[in-house]
Amino acid sequence: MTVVTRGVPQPHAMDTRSLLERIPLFARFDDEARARLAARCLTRTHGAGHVLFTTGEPCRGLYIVASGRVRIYRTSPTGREQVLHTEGPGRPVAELPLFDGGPYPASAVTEVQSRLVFLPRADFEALYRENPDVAEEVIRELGKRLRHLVRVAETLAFRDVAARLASFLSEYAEQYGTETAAGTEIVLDRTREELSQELGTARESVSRALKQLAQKGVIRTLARRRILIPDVTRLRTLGRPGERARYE
Amino acid sequence: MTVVTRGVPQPHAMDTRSLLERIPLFARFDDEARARLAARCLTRTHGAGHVLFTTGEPCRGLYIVASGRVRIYRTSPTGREQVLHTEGPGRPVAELPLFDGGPYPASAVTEVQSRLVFLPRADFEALYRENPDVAEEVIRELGKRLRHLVRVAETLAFRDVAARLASFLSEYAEQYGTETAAGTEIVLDRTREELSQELGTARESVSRALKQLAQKGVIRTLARRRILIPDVTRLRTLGRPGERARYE
DNA sequence: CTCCGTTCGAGACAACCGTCACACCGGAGC
DNA sequence: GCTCCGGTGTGACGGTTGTCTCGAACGGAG
Repeated sequence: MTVVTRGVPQPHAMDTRSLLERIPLFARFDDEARARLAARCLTRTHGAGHVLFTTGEPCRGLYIVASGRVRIYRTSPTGREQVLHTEGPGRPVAELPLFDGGPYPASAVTEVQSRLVFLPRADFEALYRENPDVAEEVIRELGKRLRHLVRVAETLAFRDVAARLASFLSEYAEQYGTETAAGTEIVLDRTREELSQELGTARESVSRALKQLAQKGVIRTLARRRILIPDVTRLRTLGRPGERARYE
Repeated sequence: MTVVTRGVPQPHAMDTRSLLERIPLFARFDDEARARLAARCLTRTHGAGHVLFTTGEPCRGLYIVASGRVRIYRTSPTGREQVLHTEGPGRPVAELPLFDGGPYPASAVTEVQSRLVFLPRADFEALYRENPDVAEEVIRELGKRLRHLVRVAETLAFRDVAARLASFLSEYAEQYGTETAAGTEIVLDRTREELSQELGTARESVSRALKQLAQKGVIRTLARRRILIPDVTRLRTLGRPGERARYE
């Protein structure tokens, strides 16, 4: 989790413009508006582990993930992390504090080498005032976040580690899995440590939970990070709220 | 938690109008707009324990708490509840699903006898389209929710019950406490059961945590629901993220 | 005042999980 | 081949907490 590459400005504004087209937040704009917007943006590439901002900092502006992945999380003084959500290409990060003027409610870090479009706060405010449609898009984004966080809270409150893992894996399989004759196969691009932060638990507990799911036959580890899920529906059932996946 | 009074329509539209004035969501409207709005609203009074909506239901409209208190929560199949937030007079409930068209992400119930203003979905949409200021106010509300939920998630992930309780009590004391010579005194209007749902734990654990805080001397129970906090700052410290309030 | 449902405290128990410690594996680099 | 070293599995241990059970205390209704 160390900084591999320092952020360096990139001159290619053209890329930014075509990128903005594919972002829901700015999809309704015409070409001219997007061109003006693109001129305001700064594109930077950061290596894995670059901290964009931390909890409590005043908000500097809006980030949009062009490529790579950004993890938004909270840290406890003892060093444990709880991942709130991760955002991939085309997704905005930290749009909330832009509106209410408050500090960042969480921290953000690049999980892999990532290209990020940065829009300074002042420019975003101007954009937002002269273009009311943005508001609706922002509400939609905030809504998604809210729904997601409701589920995170419920997960932490009700479900044991195995159930959380089952839930995570089944969602992952539905989104990124590839169908084979024997079932759905997924390639986990996370270490146990990263998984544990996402699930709000410890590294070792993830190992144990994986083992238990394997003993039950709902998953099978093919290689170091390749997992076969014979029946995704069955796995999803184990992850249902309130279910205890362990010990039958 | 049983229904005491069925909801009955109330004819007094005058009340509604003056109520709307004090709601941030509609504060920017002029009197005429508010009058039109008030005409669309339905005011109902429900007894304690009346379920307004449950998780997954399609959204019917916006609720605003006129008096009383509404609890928003998720339920596990085993019957446990996790309170996400509670809303009092002047606060809107369930504005989120109005925008993205999705179902209610949680359930809501009146904690005490409450008067609720209900604005049907179609009317709210019309209002929202012709009045962009509403959007900004909604974003502000969603922002508050989001920040709150981030803290709920962190709390559940990192802190033990005693720390969560300490955090809750110190916040409660700062908001509703009355200063005395011996410290801050609070009157808890919740049962242990309700507290446990708010803190994401069991009734018995709340009792244990209260006892431990009392043994440490940071709180002192005066009567059934009256608690004296000699030093609120010290209590707050115990509730800080990552702190383990138990066993020093 | 008595009755009775609600609320509360307390003890016992097992499950779950975080932590520590240690061994192992596999790839990168020499 | 070799050594590192990050990632991983496993066992042990203790603390926290959910659950069960019981009895006591409270408070409103009659």
